[in-house]
Amino acid sequence: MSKDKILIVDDDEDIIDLLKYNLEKEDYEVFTASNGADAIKLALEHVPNLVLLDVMMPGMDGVETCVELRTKDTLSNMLIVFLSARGEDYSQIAGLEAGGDDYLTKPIKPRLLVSRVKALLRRNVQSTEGNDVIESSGISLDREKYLVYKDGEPLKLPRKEFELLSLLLSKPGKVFDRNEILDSVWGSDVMVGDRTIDVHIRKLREKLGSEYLMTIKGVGYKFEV
Amino acid sequence: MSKDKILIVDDDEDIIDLLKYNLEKEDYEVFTASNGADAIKLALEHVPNLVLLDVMMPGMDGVETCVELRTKDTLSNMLIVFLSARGEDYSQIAGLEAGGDDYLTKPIKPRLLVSRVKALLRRNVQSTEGNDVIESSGISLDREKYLVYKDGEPLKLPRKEFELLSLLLSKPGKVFDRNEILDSVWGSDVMVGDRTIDVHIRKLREKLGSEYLMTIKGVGYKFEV
DNA sequence: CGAAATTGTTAACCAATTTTTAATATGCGC
DNA sequence: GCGCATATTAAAAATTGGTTAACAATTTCG
Repeated sequence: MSKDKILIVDDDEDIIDLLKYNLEKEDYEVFTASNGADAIKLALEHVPNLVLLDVMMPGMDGVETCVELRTKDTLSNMLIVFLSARGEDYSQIAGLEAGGDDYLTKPIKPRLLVSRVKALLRRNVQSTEGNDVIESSGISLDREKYLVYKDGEPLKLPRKEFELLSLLLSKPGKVFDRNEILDSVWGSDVMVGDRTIDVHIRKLREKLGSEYLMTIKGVGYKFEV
Repeated sequence: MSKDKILIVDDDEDIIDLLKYNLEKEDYEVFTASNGADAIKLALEHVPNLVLLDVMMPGMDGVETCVELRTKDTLSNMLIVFLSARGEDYSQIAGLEAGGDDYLTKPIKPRLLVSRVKALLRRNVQSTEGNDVIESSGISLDREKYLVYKDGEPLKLPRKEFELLSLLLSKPGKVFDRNEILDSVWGSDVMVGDRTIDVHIRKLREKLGSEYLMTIKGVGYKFEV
């Protein structure tokens, strides 16, 4: 799965910087706009998964922008979170009525922000993709419990192995090339050697048996259906 | 709401089987014991909603067992139903005095049994509703009384330890990552070091035993089911 | 109010596990 | 058989959590 994209819309440069810093630290891809019109342009261009939208802005305000965004078909499952100064309680109602999914008050508390964003995106993934356990060919994987089951027997896997299997299992049969794997499991900025992937694959084969993970020479790996 | 739990206590294997069969068919979770001592152990471990208790048993009889069960704090709103052979009428009086909630005579008529059990549990819903105690694997936690019970023994935990255990126990088996834990136990604005969590986990393990709280390296902690 | 006890946090060090590397071997397609 | 990509190892490196003790903060109680 690639990075989730987040669009920040606020007329205050400092707020943008604060939000951007904290979200990028969590490995989100961040776009920013300082007014509603730009926000809509950017949203249509990049189709973010979530928009942080300041209620109070000069020109088109947050609520108007939200209404406008909600009319766009391509953006139908984009989440919108309103930001407002504490005390503007009318905003909450207006915002949620206009199609907002959540609501945060300033001053922004970074950790709260991040956990809310994560929770929303997680929930959204679930609602679009079903639930949290994937199964194929007798192997099932439960992200919540962080457990893999082989024929019902639970197996504990270290993090990288778990993430790698999780990726391959997310689309059984699909070949993931080495770049996709690196991006998804290691992140696009981390540089690790190519052999690292092989070693992890080997460990997974050791634990699951050799019949599940297939090598496609010169391309990548796949989970055999 | 999860299944109601029922504990059957009888020294006659056949009776146990009959009761178990009929109650499981009605989708209750059934535990069984063949003597009073085991019954008490199991009751403390699983906190059943209702106990079917044979009056006549070798060793500790039903009345004694009932009296004993009634001394346990965690079991305060557990229902106790006595079973006895017809004709032992003195049992009825003794049983109800000892704290029984109802009375059934053998031979057991399955249909009657089930309807009485249902009626009792339905009536009891009100009393269990407002009372939030969570239970898993022999550990139960009462938010109202701010007490944790291990095999029925009450344990007083300091606030942070209590909150932490409460979180993990709120979804047994689920892995909570360090951010989730910080957000929930410490609040999103408080900044505390990472080792703080470990230390609290350690203290909990000291008090509960090491088999309950599992570390998922690089991810977080979970309450082992 | 102030002393004592309890609870919470930090920091330093240690132990265990996980992750990565690097060197070498193997096997496949040509 | 050659060249290339992957497999296999073992061992080094990095990360992560465990442990402990000291200290800070808070609560309790005289």
